[in-house]
Amino acid sequence: MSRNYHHGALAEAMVDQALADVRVQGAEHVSLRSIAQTLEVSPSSAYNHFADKDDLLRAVGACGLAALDERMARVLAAHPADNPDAARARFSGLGRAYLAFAIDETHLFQLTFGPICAVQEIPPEDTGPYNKLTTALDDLDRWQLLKPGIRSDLDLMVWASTHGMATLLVEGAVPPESVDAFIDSMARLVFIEGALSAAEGR
Amino acid sequence: MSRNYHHGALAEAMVDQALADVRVQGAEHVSLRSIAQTLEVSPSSAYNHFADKDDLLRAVGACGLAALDERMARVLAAHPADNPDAARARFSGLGRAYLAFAIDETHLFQLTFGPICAVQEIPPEDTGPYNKLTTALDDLDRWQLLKPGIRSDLDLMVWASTHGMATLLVEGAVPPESVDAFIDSMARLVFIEGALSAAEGR
DNA sequence: GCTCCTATGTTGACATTGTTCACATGAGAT
DNA sequence: ATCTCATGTGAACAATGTCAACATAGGAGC
Repeated sequence: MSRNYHHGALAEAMVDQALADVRVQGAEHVSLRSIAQTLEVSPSSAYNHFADKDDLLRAVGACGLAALDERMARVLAAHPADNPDAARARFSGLGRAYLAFAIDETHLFQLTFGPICAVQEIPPEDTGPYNKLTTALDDLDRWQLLKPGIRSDLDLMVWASTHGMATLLVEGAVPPESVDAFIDSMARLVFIEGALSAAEGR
Repeated sequence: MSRNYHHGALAEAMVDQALADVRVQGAEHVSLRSIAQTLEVSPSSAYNHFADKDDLLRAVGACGLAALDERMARVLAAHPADNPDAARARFSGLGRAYLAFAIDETHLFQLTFGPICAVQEIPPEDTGPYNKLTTALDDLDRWQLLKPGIRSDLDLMVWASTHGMATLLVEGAVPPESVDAFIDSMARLVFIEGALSAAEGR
């Protein structure tokens, strides 16, 4: 009652608060009512902006995807792909960024790629994480750093690997220390012999 | 009241019913009360056998893991690893079994590897899916079918890949048709050149 | 500047859920 | 036959998602 939200900012405020709550408790334990209470707003006001609790959570999941994409974009920006070393650094850096996101933002990661936020199939004109991976692989291919004959469907393979490793990290099935082993193993699989640097990534 | 469960079978009955419910509605939408109601039992009776709703769900998740393991065991039993072709078939077959489980039992897969059932780190004497993968890789190595130098940490890599692909399938991020592309890509990465068979697996 | 409409927030209510506590009861050991 | 403990019951509580009827503020149109 102190502040009233008759200025259209409630939707954003709820997403922000939900995002904060998801970060600390995980999506399973956030409650519409407590969000409303924190914002000093009636529980039912949410239904003017979101069809559903899940609808709100989907908005939070979209924030998660955006955060991941931003991390990956930063990696690309840091390494202009104008030489082989940078191309390798891009590739490994993208992987590390993905895994770091999973480790740092476990709950957000789980929501973003969980059952609530159905990830739609990647559209051709996508500019998100998947597209960034594809361009990194194209760069590697252009510099002839990939083992011969493996380029086709490599996007799917690398995406699945990295996403799977992230999931295993998040579930605690694998300790964070094994990230290096994973990245090394990946490098051994895809890079031509002799092109392995001692410390992949950064 | 018709049948009373004073014979100790309630725990199993609840797990069975919960398993059935998870299969159709997904773990997020199963309710202790409705399970009790189906079994014609009081809601609170569950607490004589399970600490918690999550405790019951963890039992269901264990069933899921067992079902997955059984599928993989069937693959190993079907291909005695006494020749190179069989060793390759084992490897690809295990991958296909994992992915088939994810596709057939989406909800159970999500529960088994979801936040509720924290997957503990793999113990050294494990005999489950991870161990089966390791032995399949050892077989490939013994027959010298792997590209040189990639064996170390390959378990982690292959596990992550397959698990990640399964997750992508379950989330709908990738259509079931791409399983073949995934398996082929995997084969291109790990098998020595010339050892690729036209139809990996079966 | 007045009026009306629509977007937005409130009140109160309902059904459902997980969980607990005090109590009943039945089967097996003594 | 009695005692005891494991197991199931009944009633209750707090919390949650959701909805329908209602209030109101602030801008659009005159």
